[in-house]
Amino acid sequence: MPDRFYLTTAIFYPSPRPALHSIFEAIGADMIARYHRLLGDDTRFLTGLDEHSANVERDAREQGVDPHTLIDPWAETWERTFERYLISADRFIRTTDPDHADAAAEMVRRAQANGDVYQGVYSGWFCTGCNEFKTEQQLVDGRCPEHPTLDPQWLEESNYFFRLSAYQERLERLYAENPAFCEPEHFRNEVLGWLREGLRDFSISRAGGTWGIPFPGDPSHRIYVWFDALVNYLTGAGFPNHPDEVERWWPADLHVIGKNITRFHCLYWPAMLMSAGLPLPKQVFAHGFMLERGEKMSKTRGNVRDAWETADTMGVDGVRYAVLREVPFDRDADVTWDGFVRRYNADLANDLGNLVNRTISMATRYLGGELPPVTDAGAAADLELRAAAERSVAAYRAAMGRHHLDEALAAMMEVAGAANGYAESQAPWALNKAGERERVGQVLACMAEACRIVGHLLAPVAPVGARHIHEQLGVPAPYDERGAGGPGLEALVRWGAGPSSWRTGSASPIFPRLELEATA
RNA sequence: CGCGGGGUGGAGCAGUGGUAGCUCGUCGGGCUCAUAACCCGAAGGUCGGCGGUUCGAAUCCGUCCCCCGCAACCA
Repeated sequence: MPDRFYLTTAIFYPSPRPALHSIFEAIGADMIARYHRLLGDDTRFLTGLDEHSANVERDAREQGVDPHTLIDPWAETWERTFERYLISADRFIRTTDPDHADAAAEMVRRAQANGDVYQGVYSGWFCTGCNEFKTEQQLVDGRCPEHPTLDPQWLEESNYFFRLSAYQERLERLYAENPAFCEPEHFRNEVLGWLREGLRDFSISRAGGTWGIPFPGDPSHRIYVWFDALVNYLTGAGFPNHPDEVERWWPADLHVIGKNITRFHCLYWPAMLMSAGLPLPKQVFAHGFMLERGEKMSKTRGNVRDAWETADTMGVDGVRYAVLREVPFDRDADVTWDGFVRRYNADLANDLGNLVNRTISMATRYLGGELPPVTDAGAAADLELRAAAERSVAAYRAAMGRHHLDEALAAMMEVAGAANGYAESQAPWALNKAGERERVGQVLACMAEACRIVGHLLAPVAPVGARHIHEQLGVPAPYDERGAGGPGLEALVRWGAGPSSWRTGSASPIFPRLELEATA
């Protein structure tokens, strides 16, 4: 009975065209999803869009169109972008999907039934230009930055609140008993700080408007977008209309989110679930952001990188690898295009790609592509290579267990490094010249075996390149394009788990070296 | 104000008491199977400032400076 693993990304705020930093989270989550399929877990992966933002309603009104006319093409572009980036989601959810309205409404009803919803007054500065409330922080000199000629109005609006304060003790207990609910620790500390400051009830409805899910029991209100958005994780598990699916998939094993929304996922969300009488997800993992020269990437700063153009130059595998290797998944990192190119060339083209290429070239040239089985009776160097591979696999698995994707990839590259060193010390080209055919076979078999193992470790991050490695080695991987259906990682990466004899294909560069000018 | 994170060779990071390490980049050498790649070696840091504890501190304590983030658009 395989383990079940349900993971999600946060849902993304739609825009006409996704930037690279916007899909970073989806790439990371996809590596985790593919890793779990590789482990043999019965895996479900959910991602999608958060569409009920007030901005969507406002922009649509300004353009004189229906909100759907505005965002449907955006959603289409996002979904196609995710496909191009090989995001292997089982469902691309949109909060405008009909079944999601059922789920969100049901969650409100459950909170109401539990006595956690009351009518209160929400007050704040309201910009009549934007037609929305602004926080103190958003205002510049007390005025809306986008409408500096208008005086914001102090408005009070009656709406419904969720009694978050009632969950203070239960949330404290949650973190006392299960600190790993929110990882990594430095973001958990922030959450614990908010908890110490005391929880305030939060508004879960908005009056007026037609965009959003109708509030149960009061059709003049819509469910507030955050309450709506969080529920998508349940919708994706079949809640509330498919109890059998909920039984199978809920609670989620992992929510991958950005560090900016820990408050909602680590405090509001568990309280909402407690109120509804539903089990809590196993873990929320907050990742850091890609920074450009220490600054957040954003459209207003103009330092964003288009996801499609980036893939055009580096290839999808290359981009996926570069961002996940360059950014420690648990914290922020400065990234540059130069850094991505350097990383791609150094790791994928030079160390790993070239290793595969030289291995197969020699196998073809010296042995006609016929490799003998990997034996345990080899030289000490063979055993050392094997031990190095086993150490790396263990380090890779440990890092993946903590979602430290960058460390896992570093561990993977250790295998390639060890194999390159092995090639140097064993010098099969010299052995060949000396006519030691049998030893040439052993050495190349060991190198090919290292490549085969690296291919599996590479598969979650660079699935296409990994498949090419196995194809060229002549050992097609026993799982599908999404990484599912294999016998489990244990069996895949065991030294000597390859075929008893194999015939390599023809060598051609898998990750061609990039010869690029620094394009900013 | 407060809370959280961070300041280590050119760049990015590891390192929570005992001669400061890694990756990339740079320089020199080797090899020639390979995608001008791979392997080996070298240079390069008074670990943000100051004060303290200690036989000994990047690592503990105090203080100061700087950077980033922090609830109703924004990974």
